[in-house]
Amino acid sequence: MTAADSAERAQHYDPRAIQEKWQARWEAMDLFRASDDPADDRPRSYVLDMFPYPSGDLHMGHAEAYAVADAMARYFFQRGHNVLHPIGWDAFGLPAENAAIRGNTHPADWTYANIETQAASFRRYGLSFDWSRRLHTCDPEYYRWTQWLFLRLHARGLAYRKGGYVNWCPVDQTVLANEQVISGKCERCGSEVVRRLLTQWYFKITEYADRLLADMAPLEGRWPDRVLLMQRNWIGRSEGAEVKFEIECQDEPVTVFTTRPDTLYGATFFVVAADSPLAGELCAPDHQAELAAYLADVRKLTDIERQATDREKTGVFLGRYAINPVNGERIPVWAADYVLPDYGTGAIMAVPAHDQRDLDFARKFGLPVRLVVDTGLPDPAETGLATPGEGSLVNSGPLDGLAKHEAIDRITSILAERELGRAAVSYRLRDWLVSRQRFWGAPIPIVYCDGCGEVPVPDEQLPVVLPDLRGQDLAPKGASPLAAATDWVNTQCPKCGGPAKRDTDTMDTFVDSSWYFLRYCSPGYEHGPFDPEAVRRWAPVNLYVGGVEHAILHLLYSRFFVKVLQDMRMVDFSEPFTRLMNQGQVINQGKSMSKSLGNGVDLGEQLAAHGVDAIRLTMVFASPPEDDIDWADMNPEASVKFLGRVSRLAAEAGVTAAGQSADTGDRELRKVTHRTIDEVTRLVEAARLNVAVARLMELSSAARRTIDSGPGAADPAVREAAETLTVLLSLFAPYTAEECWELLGHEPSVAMAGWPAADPALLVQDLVTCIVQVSGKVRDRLQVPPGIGEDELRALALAAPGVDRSLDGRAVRTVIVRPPRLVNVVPA
RNA sequence: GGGGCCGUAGUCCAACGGCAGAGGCACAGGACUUAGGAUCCUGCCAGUGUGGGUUCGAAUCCCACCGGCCCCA
Repeated sequence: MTAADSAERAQHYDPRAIQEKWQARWEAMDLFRASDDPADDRPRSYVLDMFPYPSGDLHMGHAEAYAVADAMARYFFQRGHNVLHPIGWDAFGLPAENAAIRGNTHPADWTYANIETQAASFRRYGLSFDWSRRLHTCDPEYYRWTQWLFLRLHARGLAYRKGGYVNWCPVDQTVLANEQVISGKCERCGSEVVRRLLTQWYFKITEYADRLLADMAPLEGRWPDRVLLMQRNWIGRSEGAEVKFEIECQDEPVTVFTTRPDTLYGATFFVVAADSPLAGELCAPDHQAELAAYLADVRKLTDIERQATDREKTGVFLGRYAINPVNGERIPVWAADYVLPDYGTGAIMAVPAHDQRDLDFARKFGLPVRLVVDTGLPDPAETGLATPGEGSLVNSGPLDGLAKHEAIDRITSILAERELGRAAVSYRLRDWLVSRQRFWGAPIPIVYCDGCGEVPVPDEQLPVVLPDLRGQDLAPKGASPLAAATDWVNTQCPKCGGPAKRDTDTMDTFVDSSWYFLRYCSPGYEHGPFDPEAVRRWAPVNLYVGGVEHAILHLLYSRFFVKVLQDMRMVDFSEPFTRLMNQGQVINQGKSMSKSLGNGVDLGEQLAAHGVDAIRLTMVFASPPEDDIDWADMNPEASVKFLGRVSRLAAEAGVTAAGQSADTGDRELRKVTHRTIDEVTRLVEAARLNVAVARLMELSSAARRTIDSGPGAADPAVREAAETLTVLLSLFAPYTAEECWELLGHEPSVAMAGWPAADPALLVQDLVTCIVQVSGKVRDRLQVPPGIGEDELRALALAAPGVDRSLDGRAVRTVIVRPPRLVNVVPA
């Protein structure tokens, strides 16, 4: 092409034209297919974005997350790594089902249509995906293995059924896991969750509580601190003791867990959760009616109301007494709603002097308050303020005079000696409830036979494929829609061949997403959920990018799955994601985008107005990746201008032949170029993409100055700068970079250009500015060689005129010398 | 109530304990132009939420308070 053509093309930066041109060519080139060839000795990198739910087209939030992860993936690719950067869809879930009910269709129709829409948008967005590994969790070929994993957990005793109170969402008509209840509301639809007594399937994640905690240590510094903190809080390990209390007229003692066994002598009453089965068992016959009436009131409360600390305490006396094991004291047994049935054993010893909730309760019902830890604070019985802090024990027999922690140790060993209790650890974490009374999920592969009971579906009968239900068949009725598909439900017992019925629940979709990152390693594998060889090759994921909203749910579950698989010897690592990045949200005018606020910004419109690259660049330049971006503060046209500038630069530099040495070029520009390489490399490694983009802008300005102010566009340093800029920019604006690469006379693709190396000789500066302070204030500057010695620099600084002037005859007390950048003279 | 994070120009954001400003937007001016809403150049504004402390030196470390956000109650 001629120089005039180039100039013409670059003069009118036309994102739409270059997008169309390169999208087609890239697809033909199939650049980003990860290689499974064992002979491929490039370093491997597994970069993963949390896969999307196909709820419609991609939105602004996707645009940010995928721009960030793609920049990182392209960086490793440019560095010559064999990069695995796959894409798939988290495709089971309620919205599809609700859409099917509304439209009288099958959830699959809506789901796959949306997937195609999103796939097309992803392609337009220019992401470096390996499309050959695409998966959908709703494909039978995928959920076959979700079911298979369920059965493995079942075989290990980690999937089990139990009855109990569960969280029920009255709108979605299904149970929810604890993790899906946010402040007493359904995380999906926001309606108030109610408690229901149901028999459901659980995964025994609590058995892994300690490992889930311990294995976080190596993630320190590689995962965001707040995510680690949230997981620790969620698991909620607390140390204390179990204490057995005999109950009058009861054969079996009741065990309570307490973190404060030292206050045992201060227990003045005993409380059981009103809605735990224990309450009914402990209740004296002549108090049953009161309990029943109270229970009816409790049932009406939502969890939020129930747990609000400022609410008046309620409860009923059960007509029974418990015996304090250390002093034989009779203490009344009450039922109350401030004790939760699933914390510890659903019963507590109440020590009103040192626990605020117990104190509130005691004051309400006139129960005694006995101080057993002298904290030096006023008497809780009078102030109404419990004293939970440190102090020394009183009124506590053998514990008197001990400090809190000594007393805890002492009482724990006393209890253990007398077999009245023992040291114990309690967790906030509950087992993961995985049954869902909905259709669009993986069926639980269990059948129930009158003769054989609960029977796992044999592996060779997997997948248990969903029956063909649609439209009104799926309408919520409080029971799983699958139950109505009688042909499907009625089956043969795999053990005895007799008549049996299938489990009619489906699995929580978080089960699907707990292992998908392993499936990507060998997406077509037919002998198991994944090829162990392929997983050894790629996993664990080197860099995982996604929103902080999954800080506990998905990330905790995936960690649990990997530990189970490790115990099964199917993987040889214990953590799925070695590095985690949380990208922020894209908001508008200070608020998250929503239909009701009418502040939504349509990604498609943004892309049409400014072009893909400008939007991608704006996303990464706006702020540190983990911070929210307020779109109202952004101006994508600024990115358009910058991309136009780079294009013109490439067009001008492209008039000279490619491949020449830059040695003879303008040295100042070369230094900027190589410093940019050095800095951008470090910045991208640290995922500080916004700063990296700023460095690219500086390089672009420097190259422009060189062209306009002397050396001109033909200077080989200008070409070097333009080529460097193009390759670095390819992480963020791949279309523009590809176009520039062509303008510079290179064959596509710029993605294969390789990451430039900074020449160390061009990184050293001949002279650096040393600031000279007097009393910490800048009084002079010196130009010194970077290798200057301390003594020499001190002498130079003391002789500096600014120092002399500022000292004004005062003597010097100390001189702090930090060569080569700083000297601080401290006068006497 | 407990725990955590964050407050830097009009604005989005930079700054190994060492010159508060790298970059962008906005704004103002200039050049080029028939024109500019294109392009190029130049300029502008804060002393880092407040008050203490540590230090030769604090945006950075420590404490308290104010404001905003997140998690758990």
